Amino acid sequence: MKNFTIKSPLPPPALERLSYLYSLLARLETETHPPRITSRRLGELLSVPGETIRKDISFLGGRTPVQTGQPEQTEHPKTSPRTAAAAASREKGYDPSALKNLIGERLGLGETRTACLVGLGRLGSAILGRGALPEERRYRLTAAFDASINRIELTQTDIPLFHSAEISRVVREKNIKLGIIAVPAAAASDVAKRLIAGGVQGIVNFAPVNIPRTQGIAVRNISLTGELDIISAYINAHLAHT
Amino acid sequence: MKNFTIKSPLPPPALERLSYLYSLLARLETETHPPRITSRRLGELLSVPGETIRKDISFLGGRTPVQTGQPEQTEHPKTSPRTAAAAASREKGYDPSALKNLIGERLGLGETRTACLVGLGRLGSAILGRGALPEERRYRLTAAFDASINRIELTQTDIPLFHSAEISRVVREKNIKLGIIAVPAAAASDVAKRLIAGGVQGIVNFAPVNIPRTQGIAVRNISLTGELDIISAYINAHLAHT
DNA sequence: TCCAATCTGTGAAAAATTTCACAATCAAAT
DNA sequence: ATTTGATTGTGAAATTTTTCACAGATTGGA
Repeated sequence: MKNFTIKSPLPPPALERLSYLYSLLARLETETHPPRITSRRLGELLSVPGETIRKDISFLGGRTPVQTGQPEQTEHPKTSPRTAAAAASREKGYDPSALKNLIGERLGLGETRTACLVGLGRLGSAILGRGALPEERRYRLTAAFDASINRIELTQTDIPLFHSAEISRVVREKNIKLGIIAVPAAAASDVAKRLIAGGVQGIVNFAPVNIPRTQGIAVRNISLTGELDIISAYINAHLAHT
Repeated sequence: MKNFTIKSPLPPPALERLSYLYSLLARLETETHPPRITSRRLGELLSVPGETIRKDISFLGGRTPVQTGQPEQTEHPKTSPRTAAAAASREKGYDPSALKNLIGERLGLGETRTACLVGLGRLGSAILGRGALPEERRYRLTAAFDASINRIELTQTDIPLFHSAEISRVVREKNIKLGIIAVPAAAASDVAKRLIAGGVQGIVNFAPVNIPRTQGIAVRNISLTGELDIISAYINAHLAHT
């Protein structure tokens, strides 16, 4: 008899909402405000109905690893027992810490990951200089790159800096799995190629060009103008969203 | 007999893809590369199948304003004539400029909009100092705010700067419709309230807190950590996405 | 001219996602 | 002890979104 965790495919929208929920809970955890929090309130904070939150949580498979060959449930198992996060105590709602841990475990957030940054312009510097919050420390920059030697020499930081020509080598050698692109539009595609050649598994791209996703590399394209466009379109359509 | 444009509700995912398509086309327009571009290639550039692109475009209602009381179509109008963007010439594929204009018109992108920026820290300064590209100029910053008088005095820019206490007043007086938040997490909610009080219709929030959308205000929440979380979750799930 | 290849536009089918609705559970008050 | 009011967890229904599949159109040869 094998021992496995239920792996429902976890719908992408649920995955994204749970990611947001994770950092929301991280914040809630510090504010000791309420001991527990209901699905409805979580939903309000995320602009989503409470039942969606509950459903998303249920995709996580609730109570930890499931054993096959366990004794069958009672006659009318219409409803399952509370999830670890909800049942940990005798109160209603979810315990922020427990829920955060459950999500972190299931979604593979949890341990600190290493990332690299490409581009030391204004935006790149802003990214480089952030990271006072504990939340931010879950992603540690272990290398940064720029195409300008000048800029590399002028930038003050503890993080090792390299020329962009070395992206692939350094990424491979340091086993970096995430890349952050903060270069001008014209350079972005080339940078992405180098990052992928080096073996990153995911890219966050802030350049105003779309990095298409290839070969199973996860990509998030973000641009201020793009976001403003979407908002303008929603306003124009008289729909409020996200 | 009235004269109106067909308004299908335009599904949110289509609206967002079309927004991206819009700026993609703006880029394509300058590169005179191919005279026309197929739905399939557009799809590749956006990591979406070609039929989705075509369907999205079809939501726009194709050929311009429709007159009621027009003579009925021929016997078998199974297929409609080409859209303006596709039919403008006798070739296949879409004309980037024509398609861009069609989308711009239907989505209300097109004219320049005014926006304001709150927060003159590293990220805020980066946003303030961008805007060399013509694309970026579609959104003009007409005011910026910070809670530190010191920083207001030190920041060099042509854009009028104000103290954060004045957000509501200035936004109202200048009739600013979009707000960009680049302040620390702790201040973000308060800033959002002021922006909304002043009458903005949409907010792009870069602080690592979720601004819930209220009263029909469109909101986009963006944070580096949040994006990295989503990517990590996708990697963890062995799914590549967006 | 006619054939082959390619591409758009779109109903209709399929798939994915959200919402509903309710049994089970719990806390608090009576 | 019971009742009342909230809340979770989740099948099932409803809705939304994507994909399919194909008619009609267009181009480029043979």
